[in-house]
Parts: sequence; C-alpha cells; structure tokens
Amino acid sequence: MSVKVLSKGEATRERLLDLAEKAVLQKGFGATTIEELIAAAGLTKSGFFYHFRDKNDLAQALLRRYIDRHNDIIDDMFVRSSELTDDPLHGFLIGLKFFADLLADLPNTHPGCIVASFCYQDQQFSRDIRDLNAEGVRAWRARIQVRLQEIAKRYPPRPGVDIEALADMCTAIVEGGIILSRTLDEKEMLARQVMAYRNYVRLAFETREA
Amino acid sequence: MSVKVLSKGEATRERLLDLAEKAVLQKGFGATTIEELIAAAGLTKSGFFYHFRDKNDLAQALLRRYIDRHNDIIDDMFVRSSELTDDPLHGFLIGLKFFADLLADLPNTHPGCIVASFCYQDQQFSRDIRDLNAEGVRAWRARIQVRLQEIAKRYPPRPGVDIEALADMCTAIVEGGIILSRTLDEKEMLARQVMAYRNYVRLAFETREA
DNA sequence: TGAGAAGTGCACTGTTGGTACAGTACTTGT
DNA sequence: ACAAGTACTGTACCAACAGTGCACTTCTCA
Repeated sequence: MSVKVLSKGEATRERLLDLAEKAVLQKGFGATTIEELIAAAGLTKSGFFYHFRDKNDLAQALLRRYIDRHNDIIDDMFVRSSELTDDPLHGFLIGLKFFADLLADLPNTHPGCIVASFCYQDQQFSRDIRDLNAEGVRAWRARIQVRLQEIAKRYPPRPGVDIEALADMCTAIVEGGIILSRTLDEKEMLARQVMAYRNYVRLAFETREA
Repeated sequence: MSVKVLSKGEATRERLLDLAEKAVLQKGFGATTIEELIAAAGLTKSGFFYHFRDKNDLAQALLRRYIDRHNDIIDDMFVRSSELTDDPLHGFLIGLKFFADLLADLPNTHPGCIVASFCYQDQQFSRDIRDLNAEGVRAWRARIQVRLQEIAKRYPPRPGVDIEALADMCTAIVEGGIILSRTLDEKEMLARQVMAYRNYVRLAFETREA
C-alpha cells in the first residue's frame, strides 16, 4: 500500500473518481450527473471531458479501480493471515476474522460495492463493462476457492458441504450483508454476517471426534 | 394467489408497474424514463400522470407491490411446509427446499430484487421510500427469526451459532446470490446458494450423537 | 344513459449529456 | 530559458427528459 506521487492531471482524475464513486453508490449511476461532479471538483465541463471520453468511460474507470483495489485488499489479508500459521483452515479463519475486524472498524455503514451497484444497472453500460464486472467477481471467487480446496485436502468436509458454493457464499454474504446493513442502517450487520459465514466454514470442516 | 378482476384503470396501472419494474431492475431507477414506459404501454404522458403524481410516486407503488407480493410468497411457502411436519427444524428445511426449487425453476436468471436496487439508489428517493425499504427487509427477517427461535427451543444450536445473524443470513444469501447469478450470468447459482444456506442450518442444529 | 373514470393534446420550463473547437495557463525535461 | 506537451477554460450549441398545467374527449359500468 505505497502512496504514489500523482501528477496534477492524475490527481484531478482521482478526485473525479472519488466523487463519482461516492455519488454512484448513493444515487445510482444514471442519477449521478456530470454537472454535480465538476461542481464538487471545481472544474468545468470541458475539463471533465478531457479526462473521460464520456460517462461510460467514467463508469469503466470507476469499476476497474474498484476491482483492482479490492483484489489487493483481499490478497494482502490472506498473505498476512497465512504468515501466522501453516494450517490452511486456521489461516482462512484468521483471514476472515481480519476481514470482519476491518469491516467493524469502518466509521459508518459500508459505503457499498460498485460491482453490485453496476449489476443492478447493467443495461446502461456497454458489454465491456458487464464483462469487467463478471471478471471482478470471478477474481474474488478464485481467491477463495483456492483456499477452500487446500482446506478440503487436509480436512474432509462434512456431508452436504459444496466447496464451490461455499466459496461463492463468501461473496454472496458480503454483498447481501452490505445491502442489509445499508437498508436497515445497522452498522454491525456486515461484520456479524462475515463472522456467521466464518462459523459455517468452521462447522463444515470440523473434525468429528467429540 | 387468486386472480383479481381488474378495472381498466387498474389494469393500465399494473401494466405500467410491470414495465417499470423490469426496466428499473435492468437500468436502475434514474435511467428509467417515463417516455419509454408510456411508449411501451401505449399511453400518453398525461395518461401516466393520471396514475402517478410523479416519478417518486411510481417508485413507492413499485416498492409496495414488490414487498407485499414477496411477503405472501414467503408466508405461503412456510404454511405449505409446516403442513408436512410438526418438527420446526424439519419444516424450515422443507421450506428452504421449496424455495430453492422455486428459484431453480425460473426460466432465466433471477430478474433482481427491487429492495436491493433501491438500496443502491436511495438518495434519489424520499424518506418514506427508504423507510418502506427497511420495513420490507424487517418483515422478511421477522418471518425467519420466529422459525429459527422455535427450532432453537427444541434443538440446542452448536457453539458459535448466532440465531439472529443466521436469520439475517438467509436474506443476505438471497440478495448476494441474486447479484452473483446476474453478474456471472449463472442461472443455477441462486438456488445453489439457498441450498448451501440450508445445509448450514442443518449443521447448526445437528444433534451431536454420531 | 349519465356521471365519473380514464384518458388525449398541446404548450411550456428547466436540466442534463454530449459535441465541437479555439484559446490559454501551467508544468516539465533538456 | 524555452519548447512541447499537459491540463485545462470559455462559448455556443443540440436533443432528450422530467415535470407542470389545463382544456378537452372518450370510454365504462352501475
């Protein structure tokens, strides 16, 4: 997580993306106007179109940045947790605990997921963006599936446990948890859901000797 | 599920709501235009404003209808499943199986949830609508929590199992599963996630005698 | 058949996304 | 210190859309 030195242009672009991300998560992409973004960024319309070809180009940049950042966060978490133990199950559970703590430490309710937001507005976007969205989800899935398969090698899963579904369930819980925490305005909801998922993983691979 | 006889006005209103629901789930509320709705419904703009005060009024009607319908579906499912057994755990598991079958039988990927869609665009709406959205989620939560508490009375949950979180997890799994199935365009995803949740419930209340 | 429900038609306002292009100030390597 | 970009500003314009207001017509059903 190094702090890059940005040129003036890159800094403006990042500022626009920050403002756009916030607005899109609160109002949706269609209701986010270029006018409001440039007003907040202190820029003219021409300035905006210097950085982005059109609104669709903004969407693509937004999504790409979001996916890249979150892949880094996930990787970082699993690297840190696997340094603490050699046991894949133990390491995964520690990683999930890190993740839950991270979410619990957010000052407000989770701001929302760009992938989920775009999923519910996908007909506004070009094919590239929908593909990019799917690629993002597949990247998360792959990271989790690898770990669960490592675990399953050492610990036979309890009957009825579907490893692939269990991997996707992690993403589903996070996406669903974000929706619940936002809708109900319950800040603790998301971390609690991650911990509930963690408990399922624990039960799913629990050795049976009492 | 009786088929109501609709007056002409009610039929037009329902037609508008059907079109709006479909469009909103695909493009988002902000990007859904009144023009496109009236074009598809074969109506003039004045005709639209005869049925709805403004776009916000349309949103409210859309959400209310969605929540009412789905409460009915859930109730119906649990009534049917509880007729088959006296055991609350068994009944809940049967209900979840019904639900998964229902989702698996959908011709395409799930069309999406209005509550989730609105959650990601909530700053577009008035306070009433946000409150209504929360009320919808609380209604689902209550229905599930009642059942889980009944189960917990008879079967002591395994250590680490959080009944309240487990209730919310059902909604989270469905919302998250919808997002995954849509984003990845995998039709089977949603039912599979519900079955994975069902398996967690089974493990969570499993009696320990081997 | 008559009253109200369910519309049509028209004229208008203001906002937004987007295009086009000429000009300018700031920055950076050499 | 200067040239060559980089990062903008200013102006002028268009079409699509939300929304308002009101007079008028047609359809429906008790």
